[in-house]
Amino acid sequence: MSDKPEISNAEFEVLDVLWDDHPATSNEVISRLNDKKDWHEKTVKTLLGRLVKKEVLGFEKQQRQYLYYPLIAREDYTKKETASFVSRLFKGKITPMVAGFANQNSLSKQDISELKALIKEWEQNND
Amino acid sequence: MSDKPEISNAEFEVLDVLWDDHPATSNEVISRLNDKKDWHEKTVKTLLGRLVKKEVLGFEKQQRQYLYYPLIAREDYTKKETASFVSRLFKGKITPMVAGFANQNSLSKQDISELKALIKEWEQNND
DNA sequence: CTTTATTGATTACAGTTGTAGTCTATGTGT
DNA sequence: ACACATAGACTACAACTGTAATCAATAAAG
Repeated sequence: MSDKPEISNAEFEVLDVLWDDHPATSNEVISRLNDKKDWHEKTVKTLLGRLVKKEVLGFEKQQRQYLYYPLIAREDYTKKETASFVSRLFKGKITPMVAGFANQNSLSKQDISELKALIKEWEQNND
Repeated sequence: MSDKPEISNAEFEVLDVLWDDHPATSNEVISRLNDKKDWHEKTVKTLLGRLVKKEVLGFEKQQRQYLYYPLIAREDYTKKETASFVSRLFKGKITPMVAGFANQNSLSKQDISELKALIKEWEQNND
């Protein structure tokens, strides 16, 4: 198995818009990022290139432009990042993390019912 | 209010052992880290120095040695990091994060009952 | 007192990151 | 055909990181 690619913060933003919808040309990526970030066109292209080198993105040539697409799934990435985050900051226990989060970002009623549903589901599968 | 200090991964490990118990001399920090990491003494001292410069650690002189201690609370740090993590990777929603975590690191029965307790508590405070 | 060990301070140095600018080849308008 | 625009490739460069080694001051040991 291959080593986890290190994706920097700025690179992540680029990857994120490609997860939302792909494949996309660099210009599409640039314009979608314009809504959120204030990055120069060249900056985004550098990031795209770095992500390709890191084998996080792939591309196909379409005439003179490239069509970029993610090589790793968002779900896989977020799962691994979450596991390592929780492990580092909370000794691997999610509850304290949720507790701290709840205490700072007050949860909505909907969050709570979603969590309850999640727990119920877990209990049905593990009993 | 001051800007969030950026704490690197290696720096975090040093801060972490100081959160566990402080104040401590550099040698104490070094020896506690030896159990986990394989870092040269000089490396740890560099990291201590950087954390002091970043105003994450403070110290008092004790004869020729320094006694280091954290200037920021673990709770404050983890809360902020969690908020920004959840915001970046899960659009601010904890449930999908917990779901992904559950699906990868199967939760223990205890985790589940802790989560239920947390929810119950929330419901009592917010109704 | 003089040598030695130790502590923090300073310096080193390559790789990564944020943030672009320049170069080169190719498509486009006239 | 020819000048210009444009895409990606390559280059730039300072700050931050990981990972130490060297320097300078001082305490400890003989």
